This record gives sequence, structure tokens and C-alpha cells, in this order.
Amino acid sequence: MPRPRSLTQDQIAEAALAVIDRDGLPALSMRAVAAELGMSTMALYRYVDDRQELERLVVELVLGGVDLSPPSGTSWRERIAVLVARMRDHVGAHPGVVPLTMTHRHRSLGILRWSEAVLGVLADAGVEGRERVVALRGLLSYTVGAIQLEHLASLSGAGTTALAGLPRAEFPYTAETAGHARLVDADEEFRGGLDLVLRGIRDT
Amino acid sequence: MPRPRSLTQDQIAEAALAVIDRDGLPALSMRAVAAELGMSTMALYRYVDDRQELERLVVELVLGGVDLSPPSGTSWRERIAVLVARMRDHVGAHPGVVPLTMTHRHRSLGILRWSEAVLGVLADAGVEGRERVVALRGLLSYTVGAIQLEHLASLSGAGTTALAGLPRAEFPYTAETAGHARLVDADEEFRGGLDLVLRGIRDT
DNA sequence: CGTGTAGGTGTACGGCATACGCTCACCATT
DNA sequence: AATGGTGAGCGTATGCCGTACACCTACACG
Repeated sequence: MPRPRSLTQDQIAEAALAVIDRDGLPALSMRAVAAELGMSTMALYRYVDDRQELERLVVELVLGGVDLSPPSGTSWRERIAVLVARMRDHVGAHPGVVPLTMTHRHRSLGILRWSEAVLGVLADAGVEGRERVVALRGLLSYTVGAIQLEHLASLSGAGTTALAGLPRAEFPYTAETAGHARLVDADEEFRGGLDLVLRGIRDT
Repeated sequence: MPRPRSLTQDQIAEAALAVIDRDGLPALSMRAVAAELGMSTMALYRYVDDRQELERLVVELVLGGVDLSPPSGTSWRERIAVLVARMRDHVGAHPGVVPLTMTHRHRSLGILRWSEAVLGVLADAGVEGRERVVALRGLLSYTVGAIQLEHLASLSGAGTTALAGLPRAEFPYTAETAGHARLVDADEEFRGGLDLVLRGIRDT
């Protein structure tokens, strides 16, 4: 009977993501998204309860796009590594959303589906019960932490420049390590850390 | 010559932390901190450039309080575990600051000092060069991620309740795992995940 | 006992999320 | 073809926020 809806929540999430990708996370506001869609600010509230939900939609859009088809043919560790890498790539394609993924992760269907996929691989590998819980949470923690370190740290680049001006005497190891750090690129570093976790998980 | 300062930056950070602990992070505002200190809002700007710096001070206050004295007498893995646990405990005592620690971590002297301590233990264990870089970043990523998962997830408790209402068919492993999860308490889970990383680090 | 520097205050502005009430387009019924 | 109700979309207003600016004032020094 009534006038039909002219937008889907997906379109709204896409508009918000466009704003974030173009102007950065601080530029995300109800006004900005409405402008992006060519409608008034308040019209947005017909589709979305509040800003929180808008953010949730953006996170779902990004996290929901991760390919969860089982990577087959290799070891279980490698299959998990593929799932983790897909997640990292998807989030990494939209660095501005990283802080949002943190705040809204726990109510994301996308992350639950991803977790389910990882649990499946772990189960195949013979990791059971308590061990499996710990393994999943460990993987999730590492992945989440590493993605953040990567994007929030490089955001300003202040991290590395601050390193340069450190008092050598107080930070001998850090100074020495900084030299090596420049030789390890982000992908290798991420994979290296992931391997630490994967090595620590004991299969059957 | 001029009138002396009546406050230190530490006192300001403590006031801000008090606001966060009492009323939560969203309640943190220049006005609230000024009120906490019994002065006008703008007086704050005599001690702090802007809100960013205020947040930085709070993070430094929390992170700077971590005891870095070398835990001696046990294996290197246990020594690292102690350093990690101290950090977790310090941050965990102020859950509201968790999101701030993320945003400001990369310019925190406290975290650099902590990293230096961890690097020292790793060096003692014979972990060198690239391996040491990867180990540190892995530990940092896990620690940061795990602390966040712990506090942001439980923040609303929505995570666990959402789990209950999941379609069993689509999430068989998650459903099964949720049962086990209730049996593992947060401390064990954190330590379990950390052990995964520690096991993965190869010494001499 | 002045005097200048810097501490402290009050006001004001622009931007934010959002509550509220209005108009009017659409569609099902008559 | 006329009509009526439902909900889409908009304009306005409120009360937060950070902070720029101009102004007083207390103090340490000469």
C-alpha cells in the first residue's frame, strides 16, 4: 500500500564505505552519507536506527565479502593461512574501517561465518574441545591485532620516525631491531607471526 | 616570572582516567575533565594542545605503569609470559581505555619500553635478527588483539547471547564450541593463546 | 611597588547525532 | 475515477562536542 522503499541497507553501507574510503573515517557522519546518497540527513533514519547501526552495516559489508570456500589440497595449516589472508586482504582494502571492525566485530555475522570456517579446518586437523576453542581465539586475536598494528601504526608513520630519535642507550635492542625491521616487508611479517601461532597448535 | 603552573600533566591524565573509569569512555570530554579538576574547560588548554594529546596522556599513564623489571629465575617463555600478563592486567584494570590504547599505541613511550624488555628476553633466548622482529610483532599482535577481544566483546555481552540464537545448521562447530567455551575462563584462554605463540618461537 | 608573563575564564562558533512533526507520493480499496 | 491511510522523505530545533579568541588576574621578579 505505502510508497515503496527506494534504497536497500546495502546501498547505504556502500555509500558510507565510499565516504570512508574517499575522505577517511573521521569524515563519516550521517550528513556525509546522506549527501553521498543525494538525500536529506533525516531520510537516512528511515533505513537505519542510528549511527551505530550504520557502522555495523559497513563492517558487515566488508567482513561479509570474505571468501569462505574451503581452500583445499594443502595442509590444514596452509588452509587456515589462506582464510586468514583473505580476511586480512579484505579489511586491508579499506584501512579506514579497521577501527570500526574492532568496535562491531562481536556482533558481526561475517566474522561468525569466518570463525565457523576456521573451526571446520581445525576439526579436520583433529583439534578438539578446549584446544580448539583456544586455537580459534588465538588465531582471531593474532589476526585482529596484527591488522590493527599494521594500519594504525602506519597511519601516521610517526611510529617509525619516532623510533629513529630514540635514546640509543635506553633502547639498545629496539634500535638494533629497527634495522632488521626495515628488511622485513609487511606481508612476510604478518605471515611470520601467523606461522608462530600455527606452529603452536598441536594436531591429532 | 609568571604565575606558576598549578597542575602537572600527570594530574590531568589521572583526572581523565577517573572520568573514564567512573562514567565510561564516551563520557570523556574536555568539559568533563575540567569539571573533574575543578577548573574551567579552557584552562585545560594551557596544559594540553588538544583532545588527542589528552588521550595520549591517559594511554601513557596506563601503559607507563607496567612493571618492566626482568622476571628472573624461570624459562625465557615464562619470563615473557609474565611481561605480557603484567601488560594485560594493567590495561584490563581500565577497560574504558582499551580503544584509546589502540589509537595511540604507536606513539607511546610505555609500549616501546615494554617492547625493549621483551626484546631483551628474546635476545637472551638466542632469538636473533629477522626471527626476533617477527617474534616481537607476533607477541604484540596477539596481546593487543586478545585484550581487545576480551574487553570489547564482553562490553555488551551481546556476543555470547547472539551465539545462543544462531541457526544450528549453519554453525555446527560454533555451536559445539560455544559449549566448551563456557568452561574455559578468560585467564586460561588468554594464557592458552599466548602459549601457542610462545611455542611457535624457536630459540637458539 | 610596579610590571610583564602566563594562568584562568566566559563567550561564541561550527559541526555533530538525533527527536519531532510535517507534507505528500504511492497504492488498495471503493 | 475518486479516496483514504500508510510510511517515505524533509526541515527545524536541541543539546552535546572541540576549540578559537579576547579578556581579566595572580604571581615572581626588577
